[in-house]
Parts: sequence; structure tokens; C-alpha cells
Amino acid sequence: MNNKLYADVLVEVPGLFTDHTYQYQVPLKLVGIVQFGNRVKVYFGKQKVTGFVVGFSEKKAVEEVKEILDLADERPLFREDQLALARWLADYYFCSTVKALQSVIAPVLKRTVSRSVERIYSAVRPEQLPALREQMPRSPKRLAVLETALQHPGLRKRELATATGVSIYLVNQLCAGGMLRVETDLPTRDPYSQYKFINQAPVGLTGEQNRAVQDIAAALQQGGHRVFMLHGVTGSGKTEVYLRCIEQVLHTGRQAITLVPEIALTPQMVRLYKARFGRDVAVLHSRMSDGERYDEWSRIENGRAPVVLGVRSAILAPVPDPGLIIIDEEHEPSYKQEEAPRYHARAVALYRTQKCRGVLVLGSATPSLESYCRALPGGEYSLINMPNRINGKSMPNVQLVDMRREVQSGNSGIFSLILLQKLREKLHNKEQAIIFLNRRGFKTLVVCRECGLVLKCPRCEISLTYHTDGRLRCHYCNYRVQAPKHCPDCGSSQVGYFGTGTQRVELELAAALPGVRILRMDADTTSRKGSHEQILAAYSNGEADILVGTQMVAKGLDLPGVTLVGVINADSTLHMPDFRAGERTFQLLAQVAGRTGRGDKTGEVLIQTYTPEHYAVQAASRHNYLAFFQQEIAMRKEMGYPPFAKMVRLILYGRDDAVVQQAAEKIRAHLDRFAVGLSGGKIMIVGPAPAPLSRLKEDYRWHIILWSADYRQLRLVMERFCQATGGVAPGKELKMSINVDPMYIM
DNA sequence: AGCACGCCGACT
DNA sequence: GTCGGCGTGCTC
Repeated sequence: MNNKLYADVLVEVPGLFTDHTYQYQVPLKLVGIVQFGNRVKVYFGKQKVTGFVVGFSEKKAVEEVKEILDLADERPLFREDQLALARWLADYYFCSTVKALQSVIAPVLKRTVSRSVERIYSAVRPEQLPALREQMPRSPKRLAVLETALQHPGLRKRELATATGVSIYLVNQLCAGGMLRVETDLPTRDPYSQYKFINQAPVGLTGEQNRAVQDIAAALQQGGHRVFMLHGVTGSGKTEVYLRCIEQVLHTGRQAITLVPEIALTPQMVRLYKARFGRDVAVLHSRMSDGERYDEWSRIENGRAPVVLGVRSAILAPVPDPGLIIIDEEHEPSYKQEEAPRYHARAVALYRTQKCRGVLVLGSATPSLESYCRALPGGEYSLINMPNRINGKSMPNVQLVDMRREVQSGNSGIFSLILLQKLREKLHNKEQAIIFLNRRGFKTLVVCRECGLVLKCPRCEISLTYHTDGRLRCHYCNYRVQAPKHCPDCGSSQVGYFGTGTQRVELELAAALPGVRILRMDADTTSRKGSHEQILAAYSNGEADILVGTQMVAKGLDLPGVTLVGVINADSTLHMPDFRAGERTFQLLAQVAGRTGRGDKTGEVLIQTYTPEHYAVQAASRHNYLAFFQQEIAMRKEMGYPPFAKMVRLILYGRDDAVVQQAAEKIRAHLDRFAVGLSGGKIMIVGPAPAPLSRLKEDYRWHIILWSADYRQLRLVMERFCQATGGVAPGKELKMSINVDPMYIM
């Protein structure tokens, strides 16, 4: 008998950029046992590695074939459709199929072998608390821990400690003293077991909500692929629309995935879904343990959890037949993964709903230009507008403060006179305020403080940045020019370099407003796990008057006590060296404005800027998305930027600046050669230029950007390039990353 | 990633 | 003559 069986195996070798499968003979003992999707142990050269079985054949394609040594896991780890998804990811985002597959089944690969989990319960009954309080009046922290344990039974030690705001040491002590009971949990973990399923009486829908639900439900009934752009202002009740649509899709026997940005996946959000769908909900977020994530993953896989609520990576979940995918806040850049495979959840959602004839709903108050463009009349998406807030509340009043006038009238500080005055007013009325600034801006931005002029590259329309050699540089095309001493427009010598930090704001605020209580929230103060929540809790308890923070204070917060939001400098995002700077500024300002006026009193917003006439700032101040969209889209069209083009960004990085630059120049030459002789749309290639973050950690970074209205041609260039280089940059000490549809050019 | 093969300089 | 430098190229 010569009918031997061979398996096609994708080997897991880091650094091996190949979609090639290797044939291994299936040993007799494994015939009928090894299946598609199994992970197996094999020799690859002299090293023992694992690989994924992705096919079988009865003929061998090469002379020398080794045997599979053994199974790595008993059961198959993925289905055909998951491999197809991985292949699509690898193909579209230029990464290896193995890498993509590893991402697609990450929770399975990181699964812990039924590791038992310790859960903490109070050994004290609630009615014993008052007596204890008298017994140990000097231990308020201990009592607080007990209270938390009573309110939230079954937390982990660490969770209990952070939820109470004490150290884990204290929790351990209480366990040792017998006040807390430790239970070793069974392998089935339900991180949200404390949430009860409340079959809520459905709330009434507004007319707008009703229409949205009906449109989407009709599409779900029809069962074809459709995409809806749900453009609804903050507070227009999009979530209720999502919930109703999910109910609809469940009736058709299919499943639903809801994606929310990391910051929006709060316990409240989970509670909302749990209340409606109970155990049918699987939650996936990044702070779960590997074991918890795996448990949810299995419930999705075997169909027990038809409703998935999660962050970006949940789009890869093994939902058998997603009839509905919802992406809330679809414009959020966090939907783009910044490590390989560098996928955008929206693009994956599009692929998945196309493939299984499902409905995709993109919700946002400030849609991305890419999506809104397609939702215009005649586009592939259907637009649903929800322009009104459900409670009839009006949008807050936004006032622009022209900082050029402040400079002219002799105030060269961070705060305008009006902002200080308003802050004093709020303090006097015992109301709260948020001061927002964007530190992600570059110190190196050059602005004329008299007329507000920001120097831009004549070729790319991108802000020039200041370098220590005294020159200004374009980080797209490497255009260079001597930094002017006087403003080329108005001749003023008041040319400034920007970069104000939260710390400085905090200090100056304390100096300007004696006695004020300030909380600061930025990357420095929230590095510890749970500190983010702690700061917010303290602030909403009224422990501070002013919250000073970066990006993170802008998104998703619901603080009814806040009646004033001050934006220190809108220009720091507006003039970032990135073609999406205007879009992000508009989104950010719109978000920030949505943070106020959530309580009974109407809120107000003060935006300080040197360029109040800029359309992004103007439109944001009037809550006018359409006005912004029209101006921005005109600029994109003129420059040939996305959404009128597809973009690919290559980053070359390594320890030696000169080596990296040289390699980048070579690659550019390669690309030029691959681009010539193509019939079809023009391909733009710029760079190499130092990446805006030109030195990240130890590495020097150079980048090359390619874009074209004709994506087929662009792909062709990239395919040739990857084929020639194997996707790996030539030479050692040099690394390269490929980013398709990059969100940032930084 | 590893590990071979391979083609040039300085050593017992 | 050989040891070993690390530049290309392959691994079923």
C-alpha cells in the first residue's frame, strides 16, 4: 500500500515571512486523528517547531518529506472560515499568514490550562458591619475593603484592591485574618456573574430611533449585505438602536458583534447589554485574563453566546454566522491595530459581512471621512441621520478665544483672561470644570503668535516641523527650508514653538487660582492599573474642582457636574504633520464639547486657538459636521489623499541612523523601478523622510509613503516589492514595517 | 529565527 | 595549509 497521507503545514517560525505551506507525512498512528486546524509538532530544518495543518494531499510535492512528530493540541484550533479570514488579513495587510492566523485565534493559543482562579468573598455578613465599625474605628481602609467585597462578591484579589483603592497587601491581610474568604473557582469563569439579567421593559423610542431601527431591521429581514452609516449626535440614543437591531437579528437565528472603543467598554456598557441579553452576551476586552477571554471565546464558538460585545480584536471572534456587525464610534483610531497584522476592524467587518451577507452598522457623531463619503447619495452605504438629542437637550454653547488678541494685549500666559474669569465663576458656584490639552502635539510646531500662521510644506500641505539644526522639515517628503526669524506673512518676530504639558498647566492654574483643587489625568498619572478609574471616581465625588487632562478626558466621560470645558490650544492637534490633523481636531473638539451640559445646567465650552478661522475649529464650535466635511473633503480631493486614494506607509528603523537612511533610499529606488511601466493610475511615492517620531526608543525611523487613486496598481507595486525582498528589509540591524491604510503618519 | 554553506583574511 | 569572519539562502 502506497497511499500515504501528507499534511500541508504553516510553520510557526518567527521572522519567516512566507505564506508557503510545507508538506509533512502523517504518521500511521495519527492517520484519522490529525485534522484540518490541528496544531502539530514538526522538525523544520534542525529545530523543533509547531505548525498549523491547513490541508491534506495524497501526493508529495517534493522529494524529501519529514513526518509529523505529534499533535500539539488534541482538538483543531480553527475552522475553514477562520483560515480564510487570516488569509485575507495577510493578503490585504502584507503580513505572513501564520502571523494573521495567530491573531485570529490568539485567545486559543494563549489559553491557560484550566488554571483555577481565586475569588474573594466577605466572611462578614452585612449586618455585622456596624458592630465591626465600632470595634475597629482605626481601620477605615479594612472596612472599605469588606464593604466592596460585600457589594461585589467574587472579585479577584487585585480587582478588589483597586476597586477599593488600597494595596493588595491589605487584602491579603484580611484573607489571612479570616475576614475575607478565598474560594478557588471552577474552571468556568464568568467575569460578569454579578450582573443580573433584568428583562427590562423596553423604553419608548423617539421617532428618529424608530426609523433607524425599522430601516436596519428591514435589511436584516432581507438578508443581503448592506452597510448603514448611523450619524447621530452625542446623546441621540444610538445604543438603544443597536440593542433593538440585535434583538431583530437574533430572531433570524444569526449572531451579532458590537465593537466599541476601549475607553467606552465600561461596566455600565456591559451592564446595559447584560440586562438586555443576559448570558447570551460574550464580552471581550483587553483587561481580561487569558483564561476569561478563552472562556468567552468558547461560548462564542459553540453558539452559546450569540451576542458579542468587545473591543477591536472582537471582530476576529469565531462567530459562526454574524448577521449584524455594529461599530460604535466608527471614526475612532483605536480600531486600527498598530502591530502586525495592522488591520482596521471596520475593514474586517466589511469583509465579514460581505462574506456572509450580513448587515454592518457604523455609528458615530463625527464619522470618518472614509465612511461618510460612501454614505453620500449614490454611495454604497445608506445614511441614517439622528440629529437630535433624545431628552431634547441642546448642545452646549461653544466660544472661540482668539489667542492672538491675548498676545497683542500683553497676555502671554497659557490661559486667556476669559477662561480664568469663567473658572473663577465656576469655582464660586461650586461647579466643576475640565481643562483639556493635547500634549501629543509636537514641541516643534512653529506658529506666528501674532497672525496665527503655521508654516506648511508647499508640496504636501503638511505642517513643517522644527529641527535642532535650525531648519524646518516636511515629514512626508523631506522638503527642507531655513527656519524664518520673522513671520513670512506679517513680519512679526513673535514666532513661537509649541508644546505645553499638563504639569505646567496644573502649576500655572494653581498659581492663578489660589486654593483650587486640581486633579491631573494623563499618561503619567494613569500608568498604574485602575488609576484611571480612581481619578475619575474622585473627581465625580467632587474631590476636585478642575480636572486637567489629555485625550483621555475627552472621550466617553459622563460627568453631570461639569459645566465648563476649556481647551487650552486647539492648534496643537490642528497643525500636526498629518493629513488627518483637521479631521482629528474636529472629532476631538466635538467630543470635548459633548462632555459638558450632561446634567441639569447647560454647559459651555471655551476653545483657545491662534487660528479661530480654521474650518475645523469653526465647524466644531457650531456643531456642524456637514460644514466640516465639505471643506475637508475638498482638501483631500485636491491633494489626492484618502478617501480618494489608498495609502501604504513603510517604516524602516534601526539603531544606526545613517544605515537606516541609506536602506530607505535604496528601497525608494526599488519602489520607483517597480512603479514604472505600470499602465493605470499614477502612484505617488514620497520620502524617505524622517518619521515624525524620528527616534522611538533606541531606533531611528525613516518612512516612505505611497498612495494612489488606483489601488490595484499600488498593490501591484507592493506585491513586487514584497516578492523581491521577501517582505523583510535587506541587511541586518534594519527592520521594516508595512502599514496599509495607516491612521497616523507619525 | 536558526543553521548551513561559502568565499576571503590572519594564524598555529 | 587551516580557523573563522559573518554575508546569502533554505528549511517539507
